[in-house]
Amino acid sequence: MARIREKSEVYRERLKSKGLRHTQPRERILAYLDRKNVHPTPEELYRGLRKKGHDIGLSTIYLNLHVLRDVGLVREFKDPKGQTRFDGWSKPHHHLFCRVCGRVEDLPAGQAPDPMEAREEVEAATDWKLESAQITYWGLCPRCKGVA
Amino acid sequence: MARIREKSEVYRERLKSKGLRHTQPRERILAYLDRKNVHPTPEELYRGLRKKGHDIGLSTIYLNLHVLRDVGLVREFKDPKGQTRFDGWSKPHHHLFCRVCGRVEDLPAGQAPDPMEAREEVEAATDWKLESAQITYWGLCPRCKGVA
DNA sequence: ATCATTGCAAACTGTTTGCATCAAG
DNA sequence: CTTGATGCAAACAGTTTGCAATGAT
Repeated sequence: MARIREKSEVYRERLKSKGLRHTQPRERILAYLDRKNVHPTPEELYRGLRKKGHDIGLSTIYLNLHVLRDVGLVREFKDPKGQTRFDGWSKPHHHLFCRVCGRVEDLPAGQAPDPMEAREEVEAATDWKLESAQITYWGLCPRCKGVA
Repeated sequence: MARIREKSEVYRERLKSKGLRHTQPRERILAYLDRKNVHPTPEELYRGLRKKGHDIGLSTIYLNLHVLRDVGLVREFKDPKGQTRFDGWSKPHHHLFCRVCGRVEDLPAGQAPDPMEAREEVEAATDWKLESAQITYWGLCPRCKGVA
């Protein structure tokens, strides 16, 4: 009981910190995305939540993915096959893209150079203010590597 | 004359190396994208080429952007506003995304840590074969930085 | 009580496809 | 010559919007 209550509180806080209300759809979207190697298309997210018995509308999914993207709680990207996908894993991480099968995999940030190390130099060179960074690696996944 | 001839040859080679025919639309798309800080949506690319007097169809643009993406000559991504954009700058570079106005800017690869430095470690840890990498920085562009 | 959010269905826009024509090798 | 590429128009799919009902503070 307490655990469930706490979990809701985590999402309530994340949302409040961005000036957003805590609602069931938002919590469920965040909870769904808040795992490693989960990068659904809006449709997949819709079906995934429905399968769990959550009665949520597809337009609500779209609407909230965009709201959450705009405040930086989730990230939108195109996979190697051109599909729109969303990523909400809250730990800093990078992406591996398989150019053959289109698979997307997460890589914990600790296992690659930190692009923010160069923050000051880049800021000086570009006159931007940098807030975060992510690496995209392209290559072959374990399966496609063997076939090719 | 010679210069124009040579330029065509460059694109012919790039295309041939991927097993693709050299055609006018493909050369024009590559030439258009082959500059720094150019990341058009398909529609922008269409209007840009038309403005130059090139009589190219929108469906040809879409078709070839995907063909070129599949062989790795151009890259597709979602900008911070959710628009699909293409990038064909042939020199290795990274991206700066302004989370306020959505601007996208290129950063030459030399000005940031090289993610491929960790290639062997990442390959060992993940069992992938890595071919290339790119950093995405999020932050505020010079203009939006001042306003906020 | 107030105002943001939801969810359906309808509308829309960007993208894809079929097919006859055309161009590259 | 042979085969793949182009470009129009029509079809499609993913995404967005209007609006009445609902739920959060």
